[in-house]
Amino acid sequence: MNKLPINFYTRTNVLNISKELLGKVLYTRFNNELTAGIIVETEAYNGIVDKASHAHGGRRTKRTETMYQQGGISYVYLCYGIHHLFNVVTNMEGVPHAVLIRAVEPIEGIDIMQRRRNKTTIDTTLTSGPGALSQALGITTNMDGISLQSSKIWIADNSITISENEIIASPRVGVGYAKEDALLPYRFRIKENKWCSRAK
DNA sequence: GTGCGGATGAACT
DNA sequence: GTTCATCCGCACT
Repeated sequence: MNKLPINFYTRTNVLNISKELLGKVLYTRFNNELTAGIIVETEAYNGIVDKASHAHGGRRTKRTETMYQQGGISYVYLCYGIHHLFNVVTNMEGVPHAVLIRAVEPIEGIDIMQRRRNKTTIDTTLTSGPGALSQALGITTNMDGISLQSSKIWIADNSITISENEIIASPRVGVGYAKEDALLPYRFRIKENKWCSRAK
């Protein structure tokens, strides 16, 4: 299953990595339960110059410390006290870049996702939205900082290619506090994919 | 110790 | 389209 190598993540352009993650497959395996989904929506967080990033201005706290590590690990944090948001850390150690995974299309272990989400039907609310997909894949803050080369959580290239003209770039969601940086087109999604979270 | 605000989702109408 | 639950992390005292 072609795990993406560490040097996919340690590159310096977080926007390129965000776009290339579209069409890749995010796997988790906890308690021997395998779940997976095709990544259909991402957002880039461009380090210390990005007002929307937790690491803006080089801020280091216990929470953001994960983002300063070398690329290729997960950064999971709690939002609104309820939602676990899953990010991929990129770039070299000391540069706090990250890609937020906002939505996936379920392909493996759908019954497990339904159980975790308490849903009896299969619809786009199963995994569309960063909080929802984390719950469906069983990701919590316990997984913060673990390697994407591990056997718990990883991203694979299943030879799904998304061409440049199938990618829509738009402003990020829920970052109005970031002033002018809120308008940056750092959100990427696959055109006409129903599993993307809704635009606001 | 305390107060405030948030990279949201779901249940409404 | 609109409202609202919900609680941790950060900044400051």
